[in-house]
Amino acid sequence: MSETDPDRYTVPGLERGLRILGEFSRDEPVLTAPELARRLGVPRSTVFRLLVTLENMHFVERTPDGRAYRLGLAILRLGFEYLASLDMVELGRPLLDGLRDDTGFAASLVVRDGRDVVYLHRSASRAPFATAVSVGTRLPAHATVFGHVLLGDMSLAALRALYPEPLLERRSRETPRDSAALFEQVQQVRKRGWVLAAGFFEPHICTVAAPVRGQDGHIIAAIGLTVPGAEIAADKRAALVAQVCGAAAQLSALLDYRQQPEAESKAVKLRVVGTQA
Amino acid sequence: MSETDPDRYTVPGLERGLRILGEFSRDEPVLTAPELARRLGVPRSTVFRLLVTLENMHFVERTPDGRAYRLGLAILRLGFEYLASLDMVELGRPLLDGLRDDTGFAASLVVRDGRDVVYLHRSASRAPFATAVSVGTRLPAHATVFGHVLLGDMSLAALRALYPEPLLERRSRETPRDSAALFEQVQQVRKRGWVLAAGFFEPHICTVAAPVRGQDGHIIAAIGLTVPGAEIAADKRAALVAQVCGAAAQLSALLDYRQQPEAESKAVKLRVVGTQA
DNA sequence: TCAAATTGTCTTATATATAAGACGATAAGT
DNA sequence: ACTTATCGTCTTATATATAAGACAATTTGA
Repeated sequence: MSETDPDRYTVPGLERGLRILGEFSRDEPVLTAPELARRLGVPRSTVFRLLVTLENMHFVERTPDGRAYRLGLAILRLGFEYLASLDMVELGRPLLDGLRDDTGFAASLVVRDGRDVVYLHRSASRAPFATAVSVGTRLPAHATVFGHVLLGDMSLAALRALYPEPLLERRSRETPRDSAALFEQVQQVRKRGWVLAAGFFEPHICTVAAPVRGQDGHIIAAIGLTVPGAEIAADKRAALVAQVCGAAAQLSALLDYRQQPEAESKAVKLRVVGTQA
Repeated sequence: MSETDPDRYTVPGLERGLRILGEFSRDEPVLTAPELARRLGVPRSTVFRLLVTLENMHFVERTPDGRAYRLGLAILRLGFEYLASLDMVELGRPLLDGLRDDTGFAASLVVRDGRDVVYLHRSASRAPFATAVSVGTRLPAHATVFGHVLLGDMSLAALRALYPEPLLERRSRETPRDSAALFEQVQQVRKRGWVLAAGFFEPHICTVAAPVRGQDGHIIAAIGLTVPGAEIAADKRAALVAQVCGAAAQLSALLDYRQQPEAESKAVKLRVVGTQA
C-alpha cells in the first residue's frame, strides 16, 4: 500500500497506549483489559502488553482486586508540569481570583484545542455551587460563547475546514446550524470585543467573555464569568462586561500583546525598547 | 537472551514515547528533537517518529518557529480526568479549604507513589507566599514528614525493599540515614497518629500532618499544614494538631473507614451487614 | 451444579516497526 | 565567506514487536 498518509511515521504501540489512557474518564474511571481491547479494536494479547507497559510506568494501576485498571499517579506529573509550563496560567490566576472576588461569580481561563474549548484555570465562586466544570474540562467550541470568542481569528474558509459537516451538533435553540452561521456569530463577537449571553450552552447559565491576545495580536485564550440564573440584571451588565474586558486586557498586556491601533504599533515598540535600554 | 525481566512484555514505542513526555518539566518546558534523542539514548530517526505520533495526538506541539516541542493540550485531558476520578480529592477539597480558613496556613492532601510524596490538592494560604509546591509536585518520602506519615503501614522488610541502598539521600540534618532509622521515625509517627516537625525538609518550614485511612484501615493519604517560620509557637501547637487530625479523621470517615478499636472490628462489620440486609 | 464463555498469561511464526544511513537544508564556527 | 557540524526528513533491510492461538483459571449462565 502506497502510504502517503499523515500517519506514515506513527508508532502504533505509542498511539494505542495513549488511546488506552484516553479511554478513562470521570464517568468511567475503571476499565478492564477485555473492555479496552473491544473499544480499541486491538487483540487481547496486545492490550495485555500495553497495559503491562503502562503499569510498569505507573500510568495505570490495578484496582485492589487486580482485575481492572485505573489511571495511575504518573499521569499527574505530566498534567501539572504542563500547566506549570504555561505562564498564561501563572499570570492569569491572580487576575481570575480578582475577577471572582470583585463579582462573586466563577471566573475561567480557557483556550481552544481544535473544536474544543479547554479550561485551563477556574477560580470557583465562594458559594460552592458544585459545577461539573473543572480544569481540563472540554466543551464544544461551536456551541459555547467561550468558543465563539476563541474562534474570532478564523476565516470562513478555516471554519469550514474545521467543521466540514453540513449541520453542526445542536446544544440549544441558539446553537448555529452550520459553519456559515457560526462565522456570522463569531464575527459579531470579534467586532464587539466581548460577549454576554444567557442560556446559550446551558439554560440558567449566563456567560460574559472576552479574548486574550498574544504577542502577534492573535486570540490565544479567553477570560470569562459564569453567572447562574436565567439572565443578568440589565443594570449589572455593563459593569460585568467592563470587568471581564479589563481582566482580559490585563492578561494580554502581561503576555506582551502591544495594544496596537494598527499604525501606532511601531512607535509603541520603539518606546518600550527605549525604556528598557 | 533469556529474558525473565519484568519488562518481558513492554512495548518499546509506548515506553519511549511516555519517557519523552516525562522529559518536559517546569524548568524545561521546551525541548528539541536532538536533545530528546540524546537524553533517551534513542536514534534520531526513532525520536522523529515518536514525536510525529505525539504531535498528531496533540500530546506535544511545536513551538511557533517549528524547531522545538512542548507539551500539548491532550495532556490535560488525562491529568484532570484522573484527578476528577478520585473522590478523595473531591471530598477532601472542602475539608482542606476549611482547614486553611481556620488556621490561615496552606493545607495539602498528599498520597504516596513508591518513594515519592505526591500532592493531590493544595488549598493555598491567602497570603500569596508563592510556594513552589503545587498539585502533582513530588518530594522524597523518606525525607519529609508527609512521607513518614504515609509510610506508616510498611514493615521494616518492606521499607528495606523500597530503599535497598545502604545510605539514604540526605536533605537535612534530621533526614534518617538508613532504612532502619527511617522505620524508627515512621513507627513513632504511626503510634502517635500525627506529626509536628520544624525545618525537617526545608528550613523555616514547619509541618503538621496526620494520616487518612481507607476502608480497610490502611493509610491511603495524608493531610497537613505547611507553616512558614522556624518553629510554631508552643501555645499554638495543640490547636493545630487537633485541627489537622480532625480533618484527616473526617476524610477517613467520608472514605468509609470504620474507626475500629481492634477487637470491636468484627462486631462493627456484622452490624453493617445487618443494616444492609 | 455443570457446561460454556470469558479471561489472564504465555509462546512463537511472521508481519512490521525500527534504526542505519542518505540527502539537502540550516546552523555554527573560524 | 567558507568549512564543518548539526538538523529535519525520508527510504529501506532487518531485527523485533505483534497478534494468533494455546492453555489453565476463572466467571457466567442455566
